Amino acid sequence: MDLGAERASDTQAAIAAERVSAMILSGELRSGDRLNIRDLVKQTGIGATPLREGISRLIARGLVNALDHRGFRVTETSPADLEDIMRARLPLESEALRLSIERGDDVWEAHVVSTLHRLVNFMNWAPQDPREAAFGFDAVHKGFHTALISACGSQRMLAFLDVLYDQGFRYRHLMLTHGDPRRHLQGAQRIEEHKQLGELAIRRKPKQAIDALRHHLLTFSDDVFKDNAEARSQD
Amino acid sequence: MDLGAERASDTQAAIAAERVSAMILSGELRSGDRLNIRDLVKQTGIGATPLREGISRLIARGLVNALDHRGFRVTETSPADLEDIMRARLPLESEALRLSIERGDDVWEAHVVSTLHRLVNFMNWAPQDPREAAFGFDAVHKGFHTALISACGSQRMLAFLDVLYDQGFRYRHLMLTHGDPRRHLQGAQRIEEHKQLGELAIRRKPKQAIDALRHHLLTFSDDVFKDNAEARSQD
DNA sequence: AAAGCAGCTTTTGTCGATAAAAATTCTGTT
DNA sequence: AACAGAATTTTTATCGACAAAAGCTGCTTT
Repeated sequence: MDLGAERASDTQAAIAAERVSAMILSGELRSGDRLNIRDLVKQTGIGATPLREGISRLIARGLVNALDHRGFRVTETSPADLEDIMRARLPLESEALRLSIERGDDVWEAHVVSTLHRLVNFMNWAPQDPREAAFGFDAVHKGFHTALISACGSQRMLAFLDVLYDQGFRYRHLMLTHGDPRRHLQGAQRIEEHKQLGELAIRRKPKQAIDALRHHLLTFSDDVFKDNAEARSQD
Repeated sequence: MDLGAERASDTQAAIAAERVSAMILSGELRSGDRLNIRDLVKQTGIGATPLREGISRLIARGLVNALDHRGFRVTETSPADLEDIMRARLPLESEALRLSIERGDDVWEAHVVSTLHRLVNFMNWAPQDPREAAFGFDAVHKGFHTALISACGSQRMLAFLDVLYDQGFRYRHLMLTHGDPRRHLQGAQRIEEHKQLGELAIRRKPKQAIDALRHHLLTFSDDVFKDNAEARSQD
């Protein structure tokens, strides 16, 4: 989704889609909120027509719902929904990883190594500002997971996983803005998980890599909602 | 996607999305065609603003591309693309089927049986008019596959598979409008495949059912492009 | 006090006109 | 004849005004 990459050539509608998307992912617009067009026009300076068009593009990404004659609203989050994201990611990302391991060349390997390095670095040196931490982490974390599956050869799998990743970002952000972000990121086993995953991929151990991925995905939900009773109630 | 189900309460934009979607799926708008707004306004009687909004909603469904300042065009089809659809469907639909078999109750079983019955019936008694055959087949075929996975419990898997199914429909339609549709539908092994798939699901044989599904998905691409050199060139 | 209804306000959704960009045609030069 | 560049046409994208629907408010009735 390339957050914040607005070129001058982009149309207003495309800019609107990115802006509203960013507002939702970052939590500025909260779960269930109505998208008041007039307010958004004021806030963004974009006209109502391109705004509506941009928002319409987010519907199929699962960030927004449209109710006839009742406008748009931000798709609601819930623990069950987060589980659903991970359940859907699992078979898709497993297969993409398998294909990637099978087909990836040495350029792919180098890509995995370098993105893993950046991720580990970030987790060790994360900034204390939650907002900065969330967006920074998102960039390097998504970079690593995308690198892992980048050699799978299926445009659609990559596209779907991109959607699922962005949907998950709403929850990651929720987690990182509650309490000290470094507490979440520096949990030793979380860093270790990523290292293992990357190494198993490069050593072409598909089954073990997929197992590591499964564990990684299925424990994330706990991480978000575990000791965060507040987070749950603020949905 | 509920083709042709336009309620009076729907907004113009929603109607536009369905109309344009139907035009693409049916082949009325062909692969790579530009979507000329003015022409569409004339054809459909819908205003330009809601038309654009409706078309925007199809972007993430993979039916349409938007190029900045160069309008919309119909996503291109190709043999490689059809393979990609099936490759993405495979892991998702396999997992959904597995979950469904695990969790489905007797209502689910009855649903599978009844949709299978309708599908087999249709294949044996298919109309000779290609257009009628394509849309009719789509309805019962999608009904059966959706029934199979309906108990999986994951909204997202169902939504993604719905998208993939619709994307595939463009190719099924291509196939059925070349030559006698009944030739394609009455191939004995094609009917048998569906029967087996349904039966294995109901008898709760997840592994065998998934194998049958894999075979079903992977041979479809051949069916479309096999002896249809014309079809290929008309993309 | 609760329910129902009329009138008002707010908000959404749509239209027609216009600005902006791209595509096309035309023209003059080498 | 081929090409570059200007002028024209076409098409896309956007704005501002308006119609239509939904949501509110407060009054009346029981």
